[in-house]
Amino acid sequence: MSRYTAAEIEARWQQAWDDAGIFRAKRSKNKPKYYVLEMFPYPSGRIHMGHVRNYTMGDVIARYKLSTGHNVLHPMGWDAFGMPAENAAMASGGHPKDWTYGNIDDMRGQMKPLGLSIDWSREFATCDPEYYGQQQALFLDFLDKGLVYRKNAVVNWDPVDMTVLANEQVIDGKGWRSGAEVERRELTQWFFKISDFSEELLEALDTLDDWPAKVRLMQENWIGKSRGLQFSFERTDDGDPIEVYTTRPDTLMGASFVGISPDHPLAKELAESNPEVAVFRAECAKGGTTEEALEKAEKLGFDTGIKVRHPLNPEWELPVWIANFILMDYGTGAIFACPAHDQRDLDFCRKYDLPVIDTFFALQDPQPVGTEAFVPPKTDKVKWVDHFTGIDEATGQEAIDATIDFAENAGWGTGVTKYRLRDWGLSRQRYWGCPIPVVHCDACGVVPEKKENLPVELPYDEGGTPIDFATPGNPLDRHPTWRDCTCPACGQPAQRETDTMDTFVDSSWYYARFTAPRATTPTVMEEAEYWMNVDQYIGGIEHAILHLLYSRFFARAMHICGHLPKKACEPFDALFTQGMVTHEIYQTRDANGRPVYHLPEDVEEGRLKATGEAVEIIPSAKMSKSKKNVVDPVNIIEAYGADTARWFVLSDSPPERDVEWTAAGAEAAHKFLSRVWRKARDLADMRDEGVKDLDQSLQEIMDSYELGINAMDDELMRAMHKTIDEVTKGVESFGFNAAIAKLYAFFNQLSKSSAAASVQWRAMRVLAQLMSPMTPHLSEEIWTMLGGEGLVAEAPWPEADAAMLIEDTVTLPIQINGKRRAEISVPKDMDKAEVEKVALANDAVIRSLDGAQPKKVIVVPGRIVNVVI
RNA sequence: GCCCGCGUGGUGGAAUGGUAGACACAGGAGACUUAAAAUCUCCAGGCCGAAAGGCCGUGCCGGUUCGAGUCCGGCCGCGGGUACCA
Repeated sequence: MSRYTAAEIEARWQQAWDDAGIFRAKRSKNKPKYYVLEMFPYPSGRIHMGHVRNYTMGDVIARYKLSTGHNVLHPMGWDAFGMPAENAAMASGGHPKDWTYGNIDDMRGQMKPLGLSIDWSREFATCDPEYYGQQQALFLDFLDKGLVYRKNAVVNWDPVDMTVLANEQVIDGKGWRSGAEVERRELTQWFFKISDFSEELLEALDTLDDWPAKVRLMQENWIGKSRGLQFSFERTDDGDPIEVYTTRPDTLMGASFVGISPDHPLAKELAESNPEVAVFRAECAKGGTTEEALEKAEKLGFDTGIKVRHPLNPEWELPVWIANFILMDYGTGAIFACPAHDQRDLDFCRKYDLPVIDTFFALQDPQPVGTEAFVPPKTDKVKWVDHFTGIDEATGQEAIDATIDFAENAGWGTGVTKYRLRDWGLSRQRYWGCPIPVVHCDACGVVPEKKENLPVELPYDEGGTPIDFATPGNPLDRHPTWRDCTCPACGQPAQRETDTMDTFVDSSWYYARFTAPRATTPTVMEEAEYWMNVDQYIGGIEHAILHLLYSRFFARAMHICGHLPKKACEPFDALFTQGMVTHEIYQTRDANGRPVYHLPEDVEEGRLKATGEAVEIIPSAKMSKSKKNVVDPVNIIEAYGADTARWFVLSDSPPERDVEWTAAGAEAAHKFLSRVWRKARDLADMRDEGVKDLDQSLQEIMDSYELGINAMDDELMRAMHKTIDEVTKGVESFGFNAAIAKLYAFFNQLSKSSAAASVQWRAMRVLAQLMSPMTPHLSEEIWTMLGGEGLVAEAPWPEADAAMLIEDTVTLPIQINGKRRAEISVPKDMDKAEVEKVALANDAVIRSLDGAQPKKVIVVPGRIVNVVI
């Protein structure tokens, strides 16, 4: 054989792994277990570079752990429910189920050639009734434990299509299909009581040492614990209280009005008798439900005419306004505003000509307020001008705490801890999701379905005629027979719940299901006990909050219901968040000015290949199907092989950082692998051509190597051990790109080395091993060519010999006043004083000193010398 | 708006507070070849200089330090999340 033929090599070794069954995970007492998991994919139809990157990283870890003696679990499945399947059915006919399973087959077919060390026997899709039936069982258990309940919540409502819209389906405040202005509307929905766990989820973040600090911080801010003051303003007309919650009680003396949410009970009550209030509330209900839309919306206010008294001064009356920026979900849905020390309040007061009190705390002296509020940093000491709390200087937090104490002592307020975290609404008015297993009965109310009736399966058709997905709304709502059932409690005719579950529910426990994927209960304790927790979880940073927080909640809830051991309450021991693969977005506009997106492969030099129309280029963003800025890895694999694709996605970018995909570079990766293959072949040929005693001396050299016999051999062996050390550290710390750079350097040295054939032979075999987590097929091939026994995948990972890592002399840079001016070479363990002497004898130093004495000489052993003049 | 990141040559990027630019891509020069491809060797941050060497340089402004890409403060730009995209 004279050429590196990836396709042939890869097919052969994948077959060999399959035959040996080495990736099939079984419980074992002899080896430590290691569970590595990558966030499972949504079956959109094609794998993309982000998948290749994600699964290759996980595979490197899995293969490395296998060769370091671990019992590895590395499963794969499909996050298969969700909107795109319904959209596809809506756009081009067909059925979400057929579309989804077809996509899964396609994507599995695209993934398998990557040679991932996955235990495919554990594969499942969340849309399998065997999976979502167990999810329904979990729901019933949660219901039993009081972890699920119903309440009203707002949704995006499209008044033309008469349907609920996802946030993604609201574009610039309008429905994506109808173009109608979206409204907010209340519906009764199911909620998980995640808020019961706010404190626990917050505190436990401190135990997640192997999670990125940024993710822990984001979750901490998301949970948003705050200690504030709750108290009432008394109405001047009827004496009724308006209860407010504030995290800034220290600004109470700057209050200029009391604001209530448009959804506050008082606002609703006023709307009943006052049409103007009703109109204002309707105005506030326009637009989508996202926090971003609410926060960025123009601030609107309405004066109710009601007045309230300031708690510290009955003579001081404040107006009560309805304001659209006050959320009913947080606190009491009512606040007081302090324009001097809050920019949003100030803007609002200026807009509606409300009174603005001069600043009354300050870093220097109080200032009259113009257009900018004075907001001192929380940690800065602030002078306290109004003395009602008895303190006159404090940091922000001290002032807040003092005010709370003051109010509690005076008896007009209570310190209250609140969390920003809201309960998790799981109801979705859609077909392609896990049905919520409850029944609505006129006599009995909401009744849970009996466990023996699970799964409550989605109907495939309507008694022989296909379900109509083209009509807006949830097809389950209008299904002629599925909805009708009997009440599990009384046996009378009743109706099924037609809402399905949020797809985040599906992905909140799949990691546990992988430990017993075919069980007839959600989990099997013995298996969960053995395999949990996930030792290394890998996925996109975009999941830093929702998916990971929901999973942490779900694991706790499953533990409470006896489905997971206590230790699994934090299910992911270590988390690595990879960056995204990004690409430019190519856009044109249709006749209505709406954006139309184009695939990179359809664009050439800024123009559409088909029509020559110029495209607008939008800067790189996360590859997403809806923006069509995706690159198909299948082309790369077909052209160069899986090892090239794997090597390439790992080599060019640090894993945690976003990487912009460019076509150039895959070629280079392939060239390198070809060079490695050729070198291995040349070494193998040497044996075949009978280079004297190669096999025998190889055996000797494999057992041990003694330094000092031959300088060339020493050099290569030292480099080899250094590379083993660096690559091992690189793999363990997700420094894949740096590890690959070291492998390049080592191979470059090997290919130029004139060391003995047997020494080169040894170096090459170790190189193949070190590369094997990244390029498993090529490594197997080389391993076998060079007489390795068995599979390299199962061969023990090479160990660096510490004695070979020690250098006798080191090169120290000499800085003069922090700028590098010279180098000296000194024995490694020379003491500081000696080093200083040598440094001061250096020509460049003598020249710079010009006879003077240095002010200071800093010697950092093994690092640097700095002479301060 | 708010929370969290990121910003280094023509490009991807390397660098426990200690020689900025490892390793690679693209580029240039050369070897081999009838030729091309492939392969191999060498060069390469910018400016000045024949060279030795010098000056500048990690988004911008300032600070801490003997020493800052790295730590701190303030900006600018880009990205992720923002609870119904997954």
